[in-house]
Amino acid sequence: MSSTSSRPRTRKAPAERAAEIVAAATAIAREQGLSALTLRAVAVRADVASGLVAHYQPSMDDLVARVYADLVDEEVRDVERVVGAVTDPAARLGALIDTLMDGEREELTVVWVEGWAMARRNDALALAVRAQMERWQTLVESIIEDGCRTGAFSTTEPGEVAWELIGMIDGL
Amino acid sequence: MSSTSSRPRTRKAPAERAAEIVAAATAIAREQGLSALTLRAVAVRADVASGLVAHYQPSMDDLVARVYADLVDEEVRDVERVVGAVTDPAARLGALIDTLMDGEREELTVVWVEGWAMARRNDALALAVRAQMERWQTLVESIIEDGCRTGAFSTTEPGEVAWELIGMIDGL
DNA sequence: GAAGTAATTGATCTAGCGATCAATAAGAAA
DNA sequence: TTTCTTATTGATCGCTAGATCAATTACTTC
Repeated sequence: MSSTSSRPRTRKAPAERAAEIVAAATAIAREQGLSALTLRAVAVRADVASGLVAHYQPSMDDLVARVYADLVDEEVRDVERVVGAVTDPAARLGALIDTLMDGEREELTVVWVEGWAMARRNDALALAVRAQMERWQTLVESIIEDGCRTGAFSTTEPGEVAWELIGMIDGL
Repeated sequence: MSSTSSRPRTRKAPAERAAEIVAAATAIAREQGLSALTLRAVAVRADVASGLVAHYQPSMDDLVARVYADLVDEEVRDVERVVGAVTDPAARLGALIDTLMDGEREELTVVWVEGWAMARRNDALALAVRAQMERWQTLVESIIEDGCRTGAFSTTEPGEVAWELIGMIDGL
């Protein structure tokens, strides 16, 4: 049988343990969505007592928001890297759309959608969702602005167009 | 003070009471989303004991699925009516997009998103979500097919295009 | 008016949630 | 080794969820 009896305690530096707990939470969110992020589930995943999770993360709402921000941040950076490898604005937009729809990001769709839904009951999460939305908007808008400068695109409102593009890509 | 003491029971025909309960649930979902659909919340709204809700709706999962289906069904019919008032395929598509984005449907966005998210843990709801998606797809596809016949549109895969259109509109 | 049917109530059960905290023990300091 | 700090445990609290059911009572039937 598996370790039913209490295994010996392993004592770690607070920073390390805190990181482990966030990592465990992030892994759960990635695999099962934000709604699976419960105090006890994180404790099991990190192989610690539930009280320790609460010790390092006094508010589950905050942890959910943190994990959401981390996951989306990672994705934004990833996309920025892909897009940064291209210079031509039109090609950039194409690369952006391609990488966002290549199917490897389906896992994160649950996080996006659940994040949006849960934000209605979690202020910290609502803040994170809004912040990450703006990051996307900024990224897309800058590409469009570049395109306008080089003459590849033409619009008087890059910001608006950026929002619409994001919406469409999200929908698809 | 409000009716703290037990008010006299009102006994109704099962069909009528059942309808009232579904109506109460639908109202809650419309105003606060599917996640607010709890046994007790419905009971309060319908002004009955919690046990009565459970009596007419033995499974809350099923009730959630039912309410979701009802709400989306209503919306589809509404859109069909609007679209049906126009004959030209291109104008139809325009009317469809216009009515879907006129802001009056924002209330239902929560239902859409929560439905999608909750479907992962509610089989009956998952079924309803899939069914309603197909209704949308059929509606849009038929418009596109009409357009292809009259020469207004040209695509070899109306079905695919329909899905993409739905995705974009959802995103926006 | 009495009897019977069944719609309705509300307490109760189990389960899971976040949060709290006294008790414990691992590892550093002396 | 002994002492002391503090990371860690696990039981526990209060709450909310869906589900269950014996008791109640409104209404129909005879």
